[in-house]
Amino acid sequence: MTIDSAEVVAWYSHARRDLPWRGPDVTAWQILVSEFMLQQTPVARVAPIWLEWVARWPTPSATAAASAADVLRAWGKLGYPRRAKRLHECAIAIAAEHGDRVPDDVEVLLTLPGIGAYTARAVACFAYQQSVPVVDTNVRRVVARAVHGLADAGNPSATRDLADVAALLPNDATAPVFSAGLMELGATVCTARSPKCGICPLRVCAWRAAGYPPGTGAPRPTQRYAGTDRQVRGRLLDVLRASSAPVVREHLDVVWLTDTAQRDRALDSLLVDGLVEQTADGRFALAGEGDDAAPAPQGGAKQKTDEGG
DNA sequence: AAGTCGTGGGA
DNA sequence: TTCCCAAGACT
Repeated sequence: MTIDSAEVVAWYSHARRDLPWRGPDVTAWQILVSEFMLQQTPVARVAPIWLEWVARWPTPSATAAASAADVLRAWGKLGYPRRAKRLHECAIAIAAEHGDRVPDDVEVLLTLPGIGAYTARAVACFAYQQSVPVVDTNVRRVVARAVHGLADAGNPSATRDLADVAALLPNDATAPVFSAGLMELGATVCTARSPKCGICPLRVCAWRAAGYPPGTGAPRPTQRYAGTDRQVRGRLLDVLRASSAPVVREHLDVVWLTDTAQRDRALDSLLVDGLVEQTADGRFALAGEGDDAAPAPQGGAKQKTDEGG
């Protein structure tokens, strides 16, 4: 079974949410910023941060000129701070190696930090109107149901998922809108829990035709958070974000008293990830704290900015 | 290639 | 309260 792209396009034209990164004057870089932020993070939490972010750092070079510490602070508690670091690294690479312009080629985009199979195609499609399959968790679910008649998408398979969606793409200029619509359908109607089949625009759905069979009952093991290294890392970063000056070890130790080995492991992993740095006197700070600008890409002398202070 | 990486809102 | 999970990427 297939999906009628015209139905999706028509539905999207009136049902699309008015998200800030869908505005007419949003640049490719700003769309890319939204994609970084939306990786594993709900729209409602991204929107306010994105608005502040693009007003402060509207271009790759502006972002690249910021310190990693300032980027991590602006990211705040959006989740997965490694994404913020990769966004910063991505900005530096685009500013230095791509003329401060977001590449429009999927293969080139894939070489940039933090950009994977989904984000590369999302940028090519949403920022440059290319007819490329865009496969995220929403699209995989819609295809699993409407095309394959299954309650849930199976394990991700890059080549198979891309082929599935490529086969659905209309062979005309509506392809990018169709891709946006397919994602939107999964995000707002064909949702993981309690899908709103009553208002679904699709006239034909294999899952409905089959009588809405339930999932196979072998869900992936749910990821805990409480008590994990991630929680400890989050607390350590909380302390570092709040302080512009480096903090002593004892100031970090108090955030996790129950398991000192775990606390040490978490702090070490933050150092390994390059999110935290240790000063010469042994204190700890957000990476790049105090930098006026990012390091020069070719290892040259650091370029000081010329702002008064 | 299964595990890891944050966080908070809704069911 | 607990559990699920939200526009993934990387190793």
